[in-house]
Amino acid sequence: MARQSHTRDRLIRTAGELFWRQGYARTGVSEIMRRARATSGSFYHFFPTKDDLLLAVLDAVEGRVEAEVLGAIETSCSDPVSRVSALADVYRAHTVPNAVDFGFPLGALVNELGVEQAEARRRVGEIYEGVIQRVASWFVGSNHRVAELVVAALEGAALVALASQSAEAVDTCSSQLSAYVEGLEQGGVEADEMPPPETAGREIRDWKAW
Amino acid sequence: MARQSHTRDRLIRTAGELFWRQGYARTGVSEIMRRARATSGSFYHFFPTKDDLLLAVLDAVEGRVEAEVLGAIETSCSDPVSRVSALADVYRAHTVPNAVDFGFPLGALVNELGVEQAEARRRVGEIYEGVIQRVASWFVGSNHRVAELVVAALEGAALVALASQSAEAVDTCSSQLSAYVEGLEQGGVEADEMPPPETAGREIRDWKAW
DNA sequence: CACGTTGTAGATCGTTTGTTCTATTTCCTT
DNA sequence: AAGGAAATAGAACAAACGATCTACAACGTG
Repeated sequence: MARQSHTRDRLIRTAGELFWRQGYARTGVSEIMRRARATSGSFYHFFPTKDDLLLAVLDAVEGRVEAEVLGAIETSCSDPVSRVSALADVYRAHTVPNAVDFGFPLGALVNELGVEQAEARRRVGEIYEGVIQRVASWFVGSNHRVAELVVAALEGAALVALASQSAEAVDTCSSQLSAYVEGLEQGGVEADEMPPPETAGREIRDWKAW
Repeated sequence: MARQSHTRDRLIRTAGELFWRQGYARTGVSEIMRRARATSGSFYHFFPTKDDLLLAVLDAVEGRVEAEVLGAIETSCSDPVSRVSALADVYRAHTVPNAVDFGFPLGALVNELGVEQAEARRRVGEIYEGVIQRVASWFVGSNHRVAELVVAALEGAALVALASQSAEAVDTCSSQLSAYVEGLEQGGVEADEMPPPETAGREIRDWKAW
């Protein structure tokens, strides 16, 4: 039986919080070690590189989001409208001071990852897809497209809120998304399955690679 | 009369592209100088620090977005629905390979800025507000709240698209936002001015500062 | 108790970072 | 043509970066 310590978990938790607060690149390994009260010996015993720690963090985030966030919403609310509202509350909670937990928004992390961290970017995409699928299951017919709008709007609203130093954008999107969902649930007409323009659906490759 | 060179503009343009492609932190000053064919002597002649270059980039972005993006949309389209669709096309254009221009999305840049770059974050907030105001002017009654939803959804969709390596999220949001706007323009009911929960409107301070 | 695995400590490494410095060139003004 | 400010070149810097290394402590198992 392998001996186990809490250091690995501490490193993941600490790194996650720091990555979410100040980004991946600007979070140094030394800062992670100092805050987690670990030394480089421990760090590189558990994680070959900093990138591998990021992958471990994303794994933890996926489980946390699925279980603690979405699961909690589904048990406390039953109708789609209030669930969307509750999801928005989670995003808002991450725009107020001293929000220590991490998990949302995910998108902010994606943009600073380069081609070397393609694996991490792919993992974030998987988490996104899982969240969207789960949100879609709240709606009639498991409407995937509406779920995409909800998640995208909240992710974007969180960024706007961060930039403008006010949670107003999250609130605005929350109420409008709720209204939109309510309309659809009551048999409203949804947007046509519009055939998107020429570039749509094309694979994005060599992005950020010169 | 001051002597003028193109180096400063080259540095701003090059830095902007790199910041948008790979983020602020992971873009080194040396890379900017090399790509812009400038030396550190020129660089620090024009910009005291890297952060000052970022501010200059944001100024350029603001002008570019206002004039070349929003202006072009307004001259080529007249009705709100197709303008929203055109704005979505701009976002999609930034999710396909070899997108050399910069300007959108803005939000990705915000998250990796720390307390030291509070000025830059504030500038991004101003740009956001300008864009939202401009988009709002497309709608009946200059509906600011709908504009916030549109911009937030597209910003978020761009991030989802980047993570999932597919522009599908942008397309989905584009069609649904168009439908939403169309419904409102034709006298549809909008979401109530919902009084947001306890945390709403609170100032976000000391964000990311321990 | 002794062995072997697992985890921890901390000095150290080579790069890269953003920045500074001095010297030199370029170009406008007088 | 002379003077002077503006711009450029490039070596050099301290600090921080991610990562490596050796030594040692802690534990489960025989």
